[in-house]
Amino acid sequence: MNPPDIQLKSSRRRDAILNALDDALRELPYSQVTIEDIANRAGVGKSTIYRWWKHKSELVLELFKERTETVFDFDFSQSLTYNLTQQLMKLSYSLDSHIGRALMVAMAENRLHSAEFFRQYLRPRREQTLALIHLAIQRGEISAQYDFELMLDSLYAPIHYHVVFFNQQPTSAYIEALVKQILAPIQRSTH
Amino acid sequence: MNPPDIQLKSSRRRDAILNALDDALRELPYSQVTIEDIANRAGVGKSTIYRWWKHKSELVLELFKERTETVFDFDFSQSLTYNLTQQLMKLSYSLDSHIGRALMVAMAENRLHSAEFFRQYLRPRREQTLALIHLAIQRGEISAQYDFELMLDSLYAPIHYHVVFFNQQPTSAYIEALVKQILAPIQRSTH
Amino acid sequence: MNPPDIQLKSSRRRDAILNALDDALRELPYSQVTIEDIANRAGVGKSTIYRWWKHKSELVLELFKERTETVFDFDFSQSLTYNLTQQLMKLSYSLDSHIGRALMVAMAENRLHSAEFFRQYLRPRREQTLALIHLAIQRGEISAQYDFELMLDSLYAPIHYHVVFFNQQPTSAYIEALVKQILAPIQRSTH
Amino acid sequence: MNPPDIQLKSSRRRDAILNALDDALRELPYSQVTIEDIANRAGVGKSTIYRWWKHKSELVLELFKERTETVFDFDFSQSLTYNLTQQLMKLSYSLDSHIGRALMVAMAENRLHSAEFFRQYLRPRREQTLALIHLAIQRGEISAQYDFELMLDSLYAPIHYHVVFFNQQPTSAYIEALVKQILAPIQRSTH
DNA sequence: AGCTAAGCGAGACGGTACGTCAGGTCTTGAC
DNA sequence: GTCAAGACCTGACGTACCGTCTCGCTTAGCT
Repeated sequence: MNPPDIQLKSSRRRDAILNALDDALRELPYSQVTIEDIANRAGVGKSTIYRWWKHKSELVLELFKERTETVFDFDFSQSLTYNLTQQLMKLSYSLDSHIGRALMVAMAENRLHSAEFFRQYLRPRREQTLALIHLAIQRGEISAQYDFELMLDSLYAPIHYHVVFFNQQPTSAYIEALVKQILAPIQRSTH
Repeated sequence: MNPPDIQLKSSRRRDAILNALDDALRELPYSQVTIEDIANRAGVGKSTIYRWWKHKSELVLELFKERTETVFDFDFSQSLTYNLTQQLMKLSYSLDSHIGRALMVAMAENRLHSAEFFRQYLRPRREQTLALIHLAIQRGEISAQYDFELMLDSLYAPIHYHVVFFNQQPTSAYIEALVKQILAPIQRSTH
Repeated sequence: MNPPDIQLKSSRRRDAILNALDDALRELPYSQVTIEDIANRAGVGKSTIYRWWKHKSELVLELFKERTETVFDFDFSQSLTYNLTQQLMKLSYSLDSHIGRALMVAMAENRLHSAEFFRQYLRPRREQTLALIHLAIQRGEISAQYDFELMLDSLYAPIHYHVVFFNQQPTSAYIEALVKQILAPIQRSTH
Repeated sequence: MNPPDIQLKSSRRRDAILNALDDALRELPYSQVTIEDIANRAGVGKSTIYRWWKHKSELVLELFKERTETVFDFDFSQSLTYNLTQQLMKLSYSLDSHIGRALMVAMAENRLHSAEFFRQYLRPRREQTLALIHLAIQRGEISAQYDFELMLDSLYAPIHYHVVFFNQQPTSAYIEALVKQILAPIQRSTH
């Protein structure tokens, strides 16, 4: 059943639906975007959407994934500090967008969805980041002894926090300070 | 409008309504709790609720405030580390409760509400915490030069993050490590 | 609970809804009239209709009853033949109307509804007609020995049959012939 | 279009579809039997059904015709009374069956279909019955002067009426009484 | 103690969106 | 080349809540 699933959902219809959702979220907040509205904008029947996605939140997650594919990409030729700063800036931008905000509402509304989001999306990206960190250790940029999971939380959490409670993405100065603060304890002097 | 507001909302009716919401949230997630349900549980007409609260989210915020009054209280005779650790633990517990989760959904669903929540609730608590920090500086526990706003974010954000994405409150070990990590750069040796 | 029921359903809203159904049935066949359409025409919410009537068919039955109240009335000063002929003509007219046709569809679609219709509506009218017959017997118009139930079927059934299968109400000549034929065996000579 | 029609519709596919409808109607009332259900039961694509039949009602009519072919057959060696009684009994049985009830719903739902049914099915059968009546006249069983169309209505209509409104087929006693009553005025004494 | 205006419960109301379902059309892949 | 399988668009269904409203009935608080 996998091939037809891929076949059909990756058709032009899938794109039309995701684009429709994108458009709708530009105009209205997540809670006011209805499945019916999305269907109409996509020129698609409501049941076509329900056939492939159980909830509006799944649609949002899929849209977010697709539109933020490159957010977590690293440039391994650059330093850890640079990479983390860049990534957090792109993440800030993504979360503060119409899609990112919708995603956060969707995640908040349903524990299972947020768990799924973490498992499917955030965890793999954390793994990548951990890989980058290990590379930095090998390169001698940072020291090896540290609670890196806590470190990741300390990097990512404030970004979400800012977007949700301060209602805006953090400034680049803030992000730079954040990265600097978190990396300071393990940073090797770069004389 | 203030006197009657206080008069009426502080009556047994107000309590009945908040208790009804509390009960309802124990059984159902925020999104599935309806105003009608709350009214029935409280033995109260729907319009009585709408008379005093515009949105379900306001009700939740009020309930959260009432039930977490002591969460941010400090014991100024104790050390900064101790106070922060205790506070974050109580915060973790509160956020991971049925009420805390409801609050976070309510905040996510509406930017204005989350801004309001920050202004009304979080900011004052941050001020208190800053006061505690300044006390610690005077006491010589920590050094004075620091971006304390960033520090506060770094303390509070991971707690929210854990509850939302890990679907559980952080362990006390985690919180201790977090506080230790954040305070390390400014901690004076306590010989 | 009876008074409020009567109170509310006999309000101007009830009339608006029945009138809306009446209007709709003039334009569209029963199966194409939707509850939503009725609600819109009546300037009423869909749920108001569902609150009082379980099915579209109940609405139609109620409308039919209201609009055919006088169909079965007799003029006891007139002869049996006259009364039956008049009644069958009015019945023909009622059944061949937009409302009557809708009623017959509604009855056909659901055995329980047709049984209910018979019990609530047709049977009482048959009782009246039987009373008329007994009066005619006392008056000496007809003889007493007869299977009057069969007689009633023989009178009413062809009317329905004509409307359904011939797609038109029977002519007055037809009705007169029908009554004459059915009454002939028991008619006393009217010298 | 006629040859392929005959060709294909008389194939095993046609039988499979009609049998599937038959089966389905045994389990569910007409309104709840869907084309999709029929197609699945028949192991046939939905479009195969739509290719040959425009509406569910046409399918039902075709099924009814096929399964009631002998209902109107006469035994010309027997009396008119006998033949009519037998025919009405078979008709009662047919109409009260799952297929007959489905047919009546289908007819009620659409005026054109009921007119078509009358033209295609009932009228030819009435012709046959009229032929039988003329034979009886020739045989001297009955007198010639009569409104035989009205007579046919008086015979057939009460059968439909009983099935629809009394929710059951008439008893054989009822049918015998009916035939007797209708024939009485023109019956020649059979001393 | 009685009067009167408010607050109140109850729940009907006009709406909106839901998620399901069946109708009828169109596409695809296997045989 | 035919046809089953089933995706698809459409539109009605009946439900659930929304937030507003009207209606009598408490029930204080003032006379």
